[in-house]
Amino acid sequence: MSTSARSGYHHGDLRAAALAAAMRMLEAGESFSLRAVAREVGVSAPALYRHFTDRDALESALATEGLRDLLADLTADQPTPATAADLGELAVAYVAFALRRPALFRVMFTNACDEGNEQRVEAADQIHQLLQAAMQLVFPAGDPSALADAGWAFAHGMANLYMDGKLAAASNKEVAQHVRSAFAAILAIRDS
Amino acid sequence: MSTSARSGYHHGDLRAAALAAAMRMLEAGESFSLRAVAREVGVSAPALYRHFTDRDALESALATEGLRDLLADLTADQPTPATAADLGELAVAYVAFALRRPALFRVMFTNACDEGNEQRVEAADQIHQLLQAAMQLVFPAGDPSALADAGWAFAHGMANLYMDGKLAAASNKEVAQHVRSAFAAILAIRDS
DNA sequence: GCGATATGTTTACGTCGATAACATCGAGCG
DNA sequence: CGCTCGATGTTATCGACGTAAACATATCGC
Repeated sequence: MSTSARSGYHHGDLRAAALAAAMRMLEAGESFSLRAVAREVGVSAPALYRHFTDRDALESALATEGLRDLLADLTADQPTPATAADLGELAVAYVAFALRRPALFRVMFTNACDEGNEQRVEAADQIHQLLQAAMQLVFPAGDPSALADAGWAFAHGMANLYMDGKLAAASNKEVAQHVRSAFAAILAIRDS
Repeated sequence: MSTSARSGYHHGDLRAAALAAAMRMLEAGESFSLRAVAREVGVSAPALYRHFTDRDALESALATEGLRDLLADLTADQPTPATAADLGELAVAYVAFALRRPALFRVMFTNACDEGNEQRVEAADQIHQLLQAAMQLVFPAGDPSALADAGWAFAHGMANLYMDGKLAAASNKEVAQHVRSAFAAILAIRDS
């Protein structure tokens, strides 16, 4: 609906329409195929090759969008996390994103194309920087880079383990509580 | 070589041969397909359906093997980790496994089949228990379950981020050092 | 207006997972 | 010993996929 389908032959803005359709399918849980996207948009499959060199390129574009959305989610609640509790909520938001849009999340991190897609690298960097800045605020005495990696790994691991059913929870709220508990357990180490 | 190929018609022990071939391909970096496995073993593709209900069942069997191998790796160096440093090496071993056998690691955790495969659930549980016991030894005052989840998430996240190129390192030794640094940074929080 | 260029289409190839129908072997019973 | 039956292979086939080639059409610069 967002983009037009002008003449009978040419589409108008196929690239955007294809991305939108693919994103919608990904979120609807339909495992997407190039052909399915083409079908959805009402165009022949090879037409997509005018706008994406191959399937991976389409995925890469989706991944870029996803990374931006993730960043937006992370900064929405706490623009600049400054307390340990804020950090915990950052992890909660990260895992919640993964569980709300699992297929997209998978594409974001599994799809190869690291070089090549400059916007995507930038989006990923911004997430990393957000984390690093937060760590610096919360733990000024610590190594911010190492802490950022550790925190990212924690959240990313939680996200993957829950997505893949290796950790179980009845509801998304329960997942959030588990993430909080695990995070709290780490902080409580200082009492040992 | 491990299993025989008796008569011209019947294979002898196709199930084992198929698993071995699939595992070898997975570790060689060849993305494996049911048909490719059949080709490798010298048998027609549908023959495999006599031994695996579908592709996922084959993957599930590989995953079970992989989980056992991972557990063996984790317990090889430190049978019962008792110090914080031991925990760090556990994480290092976990990530090293993922980077040494990435395709297998992916199958182990991405492949669905959680119920159904009892041996596999058991293998996963043993890893979880190993972690929990270690946490109890190292941090007797902490919540062992929450700490085990947190530690697993940390190691699993590191593994995935390095596998997917989201964290970069020149060599596997460098990866190990990064994991150690990140782990140390967490422990150093108590000094903040 | 007209031709180059961008953007579609049809057709086709090879691969994949999966099913159905048929072939062959080995074990156990007469 | 010979026959049948069940386990385990085979061939033939289907529909879906990614992708390339050759062809068609619409749009834009002159």
